[in-house]
Amino acid sequence: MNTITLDKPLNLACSLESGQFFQWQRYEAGYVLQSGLRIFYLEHQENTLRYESISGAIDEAFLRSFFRMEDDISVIFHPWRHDSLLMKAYSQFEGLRLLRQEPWDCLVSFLCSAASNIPRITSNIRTLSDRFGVRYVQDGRRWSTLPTPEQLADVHLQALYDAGLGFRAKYLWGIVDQVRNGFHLESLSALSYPEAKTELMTLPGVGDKIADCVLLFSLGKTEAFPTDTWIRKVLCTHYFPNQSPTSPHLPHLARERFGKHAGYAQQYLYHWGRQYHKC
DNA sequence: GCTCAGGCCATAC
DNA sequence: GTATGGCCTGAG
Repeated sequence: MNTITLDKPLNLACSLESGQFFQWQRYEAGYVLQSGLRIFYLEHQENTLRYESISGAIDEAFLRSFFRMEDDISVIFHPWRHDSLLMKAYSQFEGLRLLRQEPWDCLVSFLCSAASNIPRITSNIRTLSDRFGVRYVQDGRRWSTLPTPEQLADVHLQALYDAGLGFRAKYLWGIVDQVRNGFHLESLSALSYPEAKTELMTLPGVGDKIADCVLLFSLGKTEAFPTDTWIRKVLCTHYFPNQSPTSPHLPHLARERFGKHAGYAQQYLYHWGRQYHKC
């Protein structure tokens, strides 16, 4: 087991369980995570993070990048110091960090999220991994990676339906085809937020919301503000009382209000909203 | 049975 | 531009 000494707050439970990431399972005193080809165990104690690889190379640099340890959340929240709701969420969820996920994994995860819920998304990801990914066994437990576009290339559309994806199956099918024909997800991080978003939205099944999730959680666009029905309720209750929760202007209004780190505001408000409305 | 869910897309005003 | 229904499926 290896150890990292943390110089900034990290709340592992909040960060993993706040609906931005679905490739984790509680295990022993910590979690097993999967990201791309990597599978690894994490355990958090005070200011240290203990880690061990199950597959793939895990080192301090990777983990610092994965947890965006370069972000100083106290600095990011400074402009919002007079926003009582954000400050409440900030103190309650201290150490909740945005993650830097694998873009492909993130895209598949949020494609599955359409008209769905967290238990079902998690189940979809696990089924895809168990059936089409790479499996590893350690200490009698089986782990598997989410299949890459190459590993899905020969999978029949019907098999995606059978994995429980429903109407999302044909979207994943179409996206696999586009990625294999040259659509390069990783290179979108070099584009501006609006350019990258326009590109992402050319993919089947990827609209405004899913594009913002991929941009925020994997491509480093912290100005993205994924606006789902939970956040819509929070926004209309606390910030834009003249807007309807169905208003298509809400994502833009939120980005204008919260600025270049709007995504952090989103994640804290989202977690706040979930906590107080249900789940 | 029925409704609803963290959305997209086509269609219709 | 705004609103509606269909799409898969499982849970309540």
